[in-house]
Amino acid sequence: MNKSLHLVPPAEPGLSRYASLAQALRARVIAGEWSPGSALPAESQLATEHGVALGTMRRALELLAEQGFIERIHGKGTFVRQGLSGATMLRFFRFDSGTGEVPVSRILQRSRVNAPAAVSRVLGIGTGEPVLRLHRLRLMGGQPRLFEELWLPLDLFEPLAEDDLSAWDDLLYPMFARRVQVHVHRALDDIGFAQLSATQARHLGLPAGHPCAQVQRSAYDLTGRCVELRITRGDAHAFHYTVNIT
Amino acid sequence: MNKSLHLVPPAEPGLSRYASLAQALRARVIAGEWSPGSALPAESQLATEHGVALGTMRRALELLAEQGFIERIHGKGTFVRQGLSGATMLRFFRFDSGTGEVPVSRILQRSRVNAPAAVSRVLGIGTGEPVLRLHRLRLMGGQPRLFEELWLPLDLFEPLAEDDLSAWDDLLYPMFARRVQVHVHRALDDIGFAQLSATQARHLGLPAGHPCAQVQRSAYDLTGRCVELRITRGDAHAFHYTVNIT
DNA sequence: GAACTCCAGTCCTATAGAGGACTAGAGTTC
DNA sequence: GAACTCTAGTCCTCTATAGGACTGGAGTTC
Repeated sequence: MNKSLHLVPPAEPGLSRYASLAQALRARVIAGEWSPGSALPAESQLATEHGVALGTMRRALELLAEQGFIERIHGKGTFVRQGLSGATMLRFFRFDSGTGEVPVSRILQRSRVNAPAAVSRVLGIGTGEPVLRLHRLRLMGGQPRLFEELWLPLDLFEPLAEDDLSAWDDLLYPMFARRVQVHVHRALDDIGFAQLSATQARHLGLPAGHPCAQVQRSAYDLTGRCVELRITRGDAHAFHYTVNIT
Repeated sequence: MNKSLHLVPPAEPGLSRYASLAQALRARVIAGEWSPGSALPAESQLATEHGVALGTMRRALELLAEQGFIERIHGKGTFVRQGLSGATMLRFFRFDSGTGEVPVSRILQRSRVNAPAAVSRVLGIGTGEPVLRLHRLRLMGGQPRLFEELWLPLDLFEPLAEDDLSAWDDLLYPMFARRVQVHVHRALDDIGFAQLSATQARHLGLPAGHPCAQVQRSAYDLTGRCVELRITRGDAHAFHYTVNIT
């Protein structure tokens, strides 16, 4: 790519130079110029490349780091952030046996279906578009603890629709990155309260109608596209979360 | 106070100059040199006062702003942050009638008691120390929605132990600041699910044993002292919260 | 081979200075 | 009196430069 393309900050109206610089860099990251986990050029080089002072470039990079796009490591370099690890659901639950270990996963069901209206709305695809639907059980200390329902847009996840299920990992996000190059960059978790249906209850070894905490997650990639809808349910009594108010 | 006291940054071992500057300023804020809501001296003055370059002082102030100690307003000045507003409990509940308005409060009970062990542990006082205990109902659109149990250390809240209850505001934190100079600076909310006791249920117009969301809040002032323990309960079906994962 | 030293590359800290942007109040004009 | 202009005070942006701190690998020593 021609370096002169980046030379002059656009000087957007009402936008400071470092802010538009950050926008430009974000665009280069999203365009895939540097892949997740790899290093950006050195600050000083980026600065001359874009024709600004070092301090201004540092300010722009600071902004991107705050927003979670990049990660800066003293002495090593600046890196495009890797996706989420996937072990993030446990923050909401505490089980007796749960001493920090990653839960074992068991896929109960996998099928191609046409997205119901509610699902397609969240995923940002047309109603009836094909999606991959999964039912998944997560066990800790041998006990079934969480019941999950996943919806994945098929255009991204096609290779995972027919493969050998025993090859699937316990953590999905690293596997998504490896197998279909989908990097989950951020997620929104909607917490609510509900009661277990008969089937859900059976899988969790609880009575039907038992109170459950319900986490509806929508996960997004770097470009802002929603790449996963997941509904997780677990015993309400095991739910626990701490919020810091400032 | 003698300005020369602030002249040289201590150059703590393994601490950058702006970081120890921030510590020094934090100490001055906590010591009450500038009261909540009032303005600090100008950046440039603070810089010369502490004998550092303007940029370094700005970096230190940035740090304090991130931590929520101060607030900077372009063109106006730098201010010691006011306490929390107190309307923070609604973030966890959505009621049909709840269109953003502040809930009306009704104090059901007020008494001086000796702190039970669990309470004194959270408040950081000796077991059996006197505390003020309140039961409080919060109503929206005329309907009782939340039942609250508050524990306040009596040494700070003595003036509120005997006054006219009808003079109490719907929002407590601004009243605490005005009446007893207690500024709630941050809080930790612990969320869980439980079931309503008979009395709680009666006040909320729900059947005993009804599932409820339970928020245990510990609130802290600028110095880090815990100044309030509050347990709020409301219908679990009205509970709702969104977490941003990054 | 293990430990040490050195070194190039990276991000981080600190300084100094000039000008811009925003706020609020005082003064002026009509 | 309402609208406008001016001005002092504040925080914010951008530049330029020098040196420090940290990482990781190459070379050296024993």
